[in-house]
Amino acid sequence: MPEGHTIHRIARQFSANFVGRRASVTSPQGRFAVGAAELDGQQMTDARAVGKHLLLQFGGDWLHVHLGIYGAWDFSGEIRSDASLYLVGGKASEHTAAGADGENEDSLHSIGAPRKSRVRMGERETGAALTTWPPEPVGQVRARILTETTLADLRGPTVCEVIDDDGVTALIQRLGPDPLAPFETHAQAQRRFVDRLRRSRQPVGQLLMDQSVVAGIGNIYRAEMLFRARMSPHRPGAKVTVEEAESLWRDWVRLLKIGVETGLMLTMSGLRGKAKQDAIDNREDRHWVYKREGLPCRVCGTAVSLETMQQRKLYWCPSCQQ
DNA sequence: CGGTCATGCGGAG
DNA sequence: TCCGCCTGACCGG
Repeated sequence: MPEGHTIHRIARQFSANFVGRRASVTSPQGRFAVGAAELDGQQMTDARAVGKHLLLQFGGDWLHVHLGIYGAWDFSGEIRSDASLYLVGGKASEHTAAGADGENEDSLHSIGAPRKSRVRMGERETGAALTTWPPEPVGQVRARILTETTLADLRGPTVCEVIDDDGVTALIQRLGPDPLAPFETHAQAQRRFVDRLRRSRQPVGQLLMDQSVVAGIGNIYRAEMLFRARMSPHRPGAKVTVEEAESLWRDWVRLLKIGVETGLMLTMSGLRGKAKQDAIDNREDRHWVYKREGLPCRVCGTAVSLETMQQRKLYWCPSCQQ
């Protein structure tokens, strides 16, 4: 159940451990047998994330994967997965050191030499010692990508298909800006988001979840961003000022960066000491409003509201967010 | 151990 | 507007 930060982490895993290598591609489960055969034996030439979409290039073919609500990748073998892999920009944010061992606690702390390891990404990242190589598929493995030393198993995706360059172009075209996708300048991306948001009369809570407005935000980041902005999810996009919209964009850039670097959706930045550690250790201490319905708002004490918007749960503080 | 629910989408109708 | 996906965390008995 990943939001955009997870897909960027997965893309970085592929970049570090699969790109430039010839791969065997199969579908142990069988449902992707035809597509797998098209890719089998080719070299992986690129790996990138756009919003919640993963794109793995094999020459002129692209493997397009969307994890949906419970898809996940299992990585195993000689996987390099140290914190530096996830640095956005070159300089670690203040959150990296403290948060880097959150969900991927047993995955490889081997900063330096690669070692046998197993990393789960998507739901969470865990590790376990390997005994045989390659390991038997566990459960329904839709796609298996195997190099001489590394393995990635895909399970439960919503989308797993082979597309061509035109398909990639079409996909990118229907998606809103992603701060970490290099298809436009930062200024262009921000302008695209601001214009699209303010041109709509739909509620901003709905617009932030709309992947054609901004790619990568999901239900948790949506709720948390609106609280951080003290903005009601029901405010029409057209009633959001330019300054407010730009501020929302900048906040998303910041949260996404923290998410990629730490693997955690740390939305209460600025915490120190015990509160900060609690946010890293326990999900229930991690958010302002998400999954806190009925509990007192951390700022004003008003009970956090829960309602349904577009079939998704929306959490917000009716007092703080206007 | 069974039931519920979830960080989400595509497609049927 | 609802269903499928068919995993895995969590919770109550």
